[in-house]
Amino acid sequence: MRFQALKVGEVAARTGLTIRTLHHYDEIGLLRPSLRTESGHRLYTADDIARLHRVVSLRQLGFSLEEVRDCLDGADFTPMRVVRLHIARLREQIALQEQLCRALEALAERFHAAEEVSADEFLRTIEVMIMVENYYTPEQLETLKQRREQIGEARMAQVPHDWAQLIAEVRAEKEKGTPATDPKVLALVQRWQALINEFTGGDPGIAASLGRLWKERGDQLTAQHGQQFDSRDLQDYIQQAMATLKGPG
Amino acid sequence: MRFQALKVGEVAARTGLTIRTLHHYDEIGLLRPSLRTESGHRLYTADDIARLHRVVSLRQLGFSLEEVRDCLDGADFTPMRVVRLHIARLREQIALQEQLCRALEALAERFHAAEEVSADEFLRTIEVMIMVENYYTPEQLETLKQRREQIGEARMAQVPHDWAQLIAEVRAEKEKGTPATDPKVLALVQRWQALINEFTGGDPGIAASLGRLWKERGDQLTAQHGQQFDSRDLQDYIQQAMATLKGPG
DNA sequence: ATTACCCTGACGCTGCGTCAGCGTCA
DNA sequence: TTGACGCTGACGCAGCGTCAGGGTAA
Repeated sequence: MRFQALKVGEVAARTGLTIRTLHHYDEIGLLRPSLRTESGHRLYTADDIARLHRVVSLRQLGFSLEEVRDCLDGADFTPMRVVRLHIARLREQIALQEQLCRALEALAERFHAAEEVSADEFLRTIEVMIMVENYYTPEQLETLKQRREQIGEARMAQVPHDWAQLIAEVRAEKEKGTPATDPKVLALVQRWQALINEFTGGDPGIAASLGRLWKERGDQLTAQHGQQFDSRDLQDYIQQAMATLKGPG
Repeated sequence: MRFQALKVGEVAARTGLTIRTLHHYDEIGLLRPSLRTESGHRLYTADDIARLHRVVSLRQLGFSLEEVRDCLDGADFTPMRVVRLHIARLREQIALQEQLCRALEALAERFHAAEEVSADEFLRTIEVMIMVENYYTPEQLETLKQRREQIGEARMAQVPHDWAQLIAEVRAEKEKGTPATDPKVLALVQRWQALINEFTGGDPGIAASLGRLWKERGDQLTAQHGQQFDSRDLQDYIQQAMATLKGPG
């Protein structure tokens, strides 16, 4: 230390914290300046500054103010250990942010090339963003990973069923005589397109071949799902709805 | 997009956001899923996910939820631009965090070598921590820098005055007959030590030579500040207080 | 006397967390 | 029928921001 006690405004100016924040830390007993002038002005000594350093570090490690207070009151969390923890955390953060950077650059590339970006790409990128701001522990990360994998498998198992369900619903609307331009039908058709996209990974080329496949082998598909319908009529119905979506929408 | 609409729990599981958060974004009109099932369950389409992506990005850029909504409703802030801004911000963040990392490593070194760490070092490190979490714009950074420089200069100009003030106060206490062990005196002496530290940069060697200097030339110093006192008596008084601080404290 | 700080309440706000009570879907 | 999931209120809470009203220091 090389220095005299600082007043609250000086601490604020030199740290970037606000005066209100320092007052708050005093109020809740997290950082009480060890000196006061006779008139009651707070004076922060070098020791107070050192404590403040640990406070700010621990906050960035994700602790609540109450937890920070407990940490500093207990014998654990020596200044040294706090610094080491903070360094470790920063390294992880940096690695995550670099990963996020790469993901975003890939996105920017695809925007630039005017390609479509799949919702799954967006979802994965969002996930990294949220990881950046939440800081998960390694165990939490493991849990998240497992959950994702389970979701993936469950989704795959459910796909044929979704198709059957969707076809049935569209067929029902058509037979009720609902016009293809009705919002209900449009919503169904959006799900239709989404299912196709899920299969094709958003690649229009794959989607096109899939379309031909469907035309040629529509009845086979129908039979597979235990449904019976005139594939040509239903197809017209759906394409009419799709045109409505693309047109005036 | 490659995919069918997701329910709120699925979006939550795949992004790391909570269901409550998605509900909240819906409530305030920030992200309303464009579909619902008949029974009212939210269905997030690929477009909704793309919007969510922008929402999360803009939040990390420091916007409030209300500001994010305005951004997305206005024609500015295209998906592309949001991604670019986010990338730029991440680069700055990473650079800052690397800087902070180096500062913390320097601190860890000094702890390891059992050296003393000056309050100014702590202050500078805290400042970077706060910069990391607040994200200042370049202009704000410039303002901060200027403010710091002004503080430095102002402080230097004020030092002689502080000495005079402090000496006067100690002398007053001594003449009032206040014992050297009184808290008031101890506080004054802490300020005394702090002032010495500020001059010596916390180096005990320099402090020692300064101490000898003070003994030999106490009267000169006194004359300079227009004060008159018995330097030997006052010195004894102060050293008694310092002993009290180090001893039973 | 002015100006720039400092103090102590006290209320307000954002961004959700956390029940509670109740439908729903496989 | 029984979980697992979804819905809508409604209240709660952390961490300050932001006055208001008044002392203080150079």
